[in-house]
Amino acid sequence: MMSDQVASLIDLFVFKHQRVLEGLPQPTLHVIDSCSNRRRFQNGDLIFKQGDSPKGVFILKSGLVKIVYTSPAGQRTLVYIYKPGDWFGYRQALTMDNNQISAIAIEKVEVDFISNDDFIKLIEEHPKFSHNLLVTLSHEFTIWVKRLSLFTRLSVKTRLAICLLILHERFKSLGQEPTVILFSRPDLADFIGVTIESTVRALSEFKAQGLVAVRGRSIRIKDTQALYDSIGEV
Amino acid sequence: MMSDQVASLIDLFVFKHQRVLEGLPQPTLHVIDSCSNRRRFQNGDLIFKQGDSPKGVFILKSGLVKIVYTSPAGQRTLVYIYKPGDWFGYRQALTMDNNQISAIAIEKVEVDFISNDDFIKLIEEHPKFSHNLLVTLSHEFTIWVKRLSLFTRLSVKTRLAICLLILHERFKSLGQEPTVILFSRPDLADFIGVTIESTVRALSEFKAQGLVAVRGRSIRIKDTQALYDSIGEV
DNA sequence: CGCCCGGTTGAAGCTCTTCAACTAGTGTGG
DNA sequence: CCACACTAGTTGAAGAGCTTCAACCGGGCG
Repeated sequence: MMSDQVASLIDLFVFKHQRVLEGLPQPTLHVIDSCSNRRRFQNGDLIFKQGDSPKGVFILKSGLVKIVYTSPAGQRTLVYIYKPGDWFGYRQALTMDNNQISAIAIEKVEVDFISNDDFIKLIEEHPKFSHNLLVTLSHEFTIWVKRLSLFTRLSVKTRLAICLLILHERFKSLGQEPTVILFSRPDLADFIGVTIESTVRALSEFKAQGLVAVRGRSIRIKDTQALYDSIGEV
Repeated sequence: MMSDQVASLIDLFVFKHQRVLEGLPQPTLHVIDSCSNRRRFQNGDLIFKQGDSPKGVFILKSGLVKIVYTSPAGQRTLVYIYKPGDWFGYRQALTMDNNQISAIAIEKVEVDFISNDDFIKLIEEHPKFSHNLLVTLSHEFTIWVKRLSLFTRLSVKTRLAICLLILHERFKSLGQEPTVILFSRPDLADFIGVTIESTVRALSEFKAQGLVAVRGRSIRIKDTQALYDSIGEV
């Protein structure tokens, strides 16, 4: 169970991709279905790579996908975590610029893949689909503004707490009970935007306060509300 | 004159809104023209306010517009600066969520205003326009990723330098010679995401190094390439 | 005239990073 | 199968960088 407070905090930072298929006419759904084909990846597999040309669009069916940006200086940023139901890769398919980011599988991943050509055809021939995408992309803007302000002037502890709550919600969708966050320290550090050491220290504090249980790279939040309460006003 | 290096750095952080009107058929351009009406604002005027319901879409004709987000805890973030040719407010018009941000005029501002209803009609009846908006929004994603990584783990001096170069490009479009950045310290601090004092100190260093000339809130970059060179690899 | 806000500077302190060392897993090749 | 190499995880100590608090100047406005 997740409290309203926690749920609405998370809402500030995650995309609402249910909207992509919302209210689509049956023929459109059928076309989407018929032009997509299933692909599978193992934990750690590269789904697409920064610098490559975009191949098409992915609809995540099971598992999680992390999006990573590496700056010219080699600085890694973990930009986003997709969960089942989310669409990704469609921005590159639209602009046809080379990928600015890499997509990497977390756990076993299944996706439905739609090629660039099919996707563009979908947009051109199905106005309601195109409109849904516009609304979805617009909503994502709001998320980025919040994310930016999260990264700015919030303490490492606060950022870690928020990131853990987001990860909890993401990993929850994998369906295991109890929900366990399986995430390496380097990934966690790149997600909250600090060094590994700072991440470890902040995590140890949460451990000492009894807010989380840690064993290796598996992190379990004992009480989401208590973790939320430790944040203070954002 | 701006060097290629400086120009391509700035390209990483600014939207390309020329694409919105690119290749539109004459009738579409005509409809856009006929449903928009001119509005004027003075320096500091609120064009729309965080929390209000969206009224419509704005096409910036002259002056600059700053987009500000204020967190529940009162933390301000200067999210973006629009320049002539840019469109803004269309994301809210699409989602119809209340504004998450405020838009404030810098200098004398002229905009063309299109009401929500007219805008939605435009999208529904002009597929090429709708497609252009999709591409434009997709491109903006790239900008946000870069912006996020800029805010993460770069020093205040580096962030200030980049922000000054961005502001220089924005203010340049106002057409004054020489290009002068008219920007208060609090705004500058909210833009780079640090305290006012840190901003002032970093700016003083640039002043001491002869990279910028400062008089009150007017900042002139003496040599954009030299300022760029002071950054090091990003 | 006094007040408030913007701009600036100094000093103190805290937060986060850096560097270094050590332990614990994990996979590879002899 | 074990030696080893490599990465992940953890902790400590030192120090850089940024914030906070405080004080001061100056200009615009009621």
